[in-house]
Amino acid sequence: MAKKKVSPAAVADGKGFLTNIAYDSVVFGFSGEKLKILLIEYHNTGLFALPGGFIRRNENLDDAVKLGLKERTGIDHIYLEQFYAFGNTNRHQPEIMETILKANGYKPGKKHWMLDRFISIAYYALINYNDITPRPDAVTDSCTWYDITKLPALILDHNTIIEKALETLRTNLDRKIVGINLLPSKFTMKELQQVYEAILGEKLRRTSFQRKMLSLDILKRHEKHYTGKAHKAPYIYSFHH
Amino acid sequence: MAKKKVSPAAVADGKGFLTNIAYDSVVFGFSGEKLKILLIEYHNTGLFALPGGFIRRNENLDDAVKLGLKERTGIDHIYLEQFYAFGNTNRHQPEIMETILKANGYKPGKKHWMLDRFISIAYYALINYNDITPRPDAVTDSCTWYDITKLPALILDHNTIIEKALETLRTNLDRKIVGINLLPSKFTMKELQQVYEAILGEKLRRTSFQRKMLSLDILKRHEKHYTGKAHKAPYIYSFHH
DNA sequence: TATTATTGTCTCAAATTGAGACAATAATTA
DNA sequence: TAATTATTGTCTCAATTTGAGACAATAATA
Repeated sequence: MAKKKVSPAAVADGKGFLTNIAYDSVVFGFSGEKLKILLIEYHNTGLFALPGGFIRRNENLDDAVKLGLKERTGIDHIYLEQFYAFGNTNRHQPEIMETILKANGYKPGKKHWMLDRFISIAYYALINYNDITPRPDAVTDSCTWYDITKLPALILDHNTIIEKALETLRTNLDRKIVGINLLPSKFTMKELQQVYEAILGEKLRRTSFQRKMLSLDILKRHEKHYTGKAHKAPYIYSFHH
Repeated sequence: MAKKKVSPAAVADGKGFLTNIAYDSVVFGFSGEKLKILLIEYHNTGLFALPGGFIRRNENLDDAVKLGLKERTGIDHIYLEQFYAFGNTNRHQPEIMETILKANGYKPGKKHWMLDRFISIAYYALINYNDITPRPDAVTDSCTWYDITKLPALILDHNTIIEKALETLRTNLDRKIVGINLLPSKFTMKELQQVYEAILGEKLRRTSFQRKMLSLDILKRHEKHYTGKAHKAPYIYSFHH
């Protein structure tokens, strides 16, 4: 649980949603050579969290997450991977949810549905940083990018969720094509390498990286790109097809 | 959802459990050079399913799965990995659950909690085939091993769940140590290779496999094992530590 | 004692990766 | 106009890993 894209009426009774189950999403973006993720901050609380929500009774789990992210980022076809379900009892801290609800003008009774225990199914998304303008909503002060190495303390187990997302992203790096979703459609080899370095958290050897990427046969080479800098201009690439 | 380790009283109201959420487990064992999994069959229905259950309101998700498997296999410290949560709406087929309940003497009303929609969090387990004697229970005709290449049709999306479990197990094969859980504590190199071949579904090169395994420095070599066969006797190995 | 079916190790080739050399080249500077 | 600078693209050579097979060692059997 976390930020809920839920109408005021739905907050009251929660009738349209599955109970005890929520989702959270770790949205990765790449900018200024750094990997970043989207965090929300609740009104008048100083509490930070991952964007998340609930699942409607007649809605596929995947669709709930897609829809939630579309509302928040404006992007329609987001690259999503489910990576883990978090279900420890110690993630049930009704005080926190109560604080958030009260700070937003609700007066939740002891049995308010949002104060119940939730198991959260976590997804990560990869998006092109420049494609979106994050949108806060009624309950949220802000929805902004944070450098992955400079995260604030988050509510519940959300820092752990991010850890696990990164770990999964790293192991997926050589089995799924990752750059295509984090970069604009055209990019230089250097930019692609920076994406890999930001995800792995370590420097890679330039020549080996270039040789490896070219050997995979997934890149299409385009005209040169004149940066205006006083040195040889790099080629521009896009992903094949 | 699937087989539920649930007392008759609990079946009636389901009060002690989280709603809309269940788990299923894919229990892998290795015997006769083949990879097998545990399936249950419901009384008087001819319906096959994965063993599963529900999560108590004050119980960690992981603990619920461990406990359920302990009841069914008798093993205390089972190797478990969570691999995916299945949440499509088309896995909600109350007719099937109704059939199972009726065949077991229950008369579920339209709003019986087990007829509701469930999102299932799936785990796979690796166990030593010879350590256990699968136990059927009140609702179950049988709980037995099936060769992974000869599975019957299962209820709901359980065949898909097994597919995904196998896929995950394959990608984990070179990042986690798998043989240790599927074999007895002492084994030959040939047996270890057969485990890998059964999981990958393909033959491996004997000499390369042996060289690779020895180079990992995870095996301890013991005395020779005289099989009684008319050829050189193999060494016996165990996992280090 | 020869035969048989494996097992353990070694060798050589092929493929992949690490590490660096070096020429090519846009813009800036002299 | 020519030298300078900071990259970029490619090549080479060594080290490592993997593929493929040769071959000697060896328990039981004939």
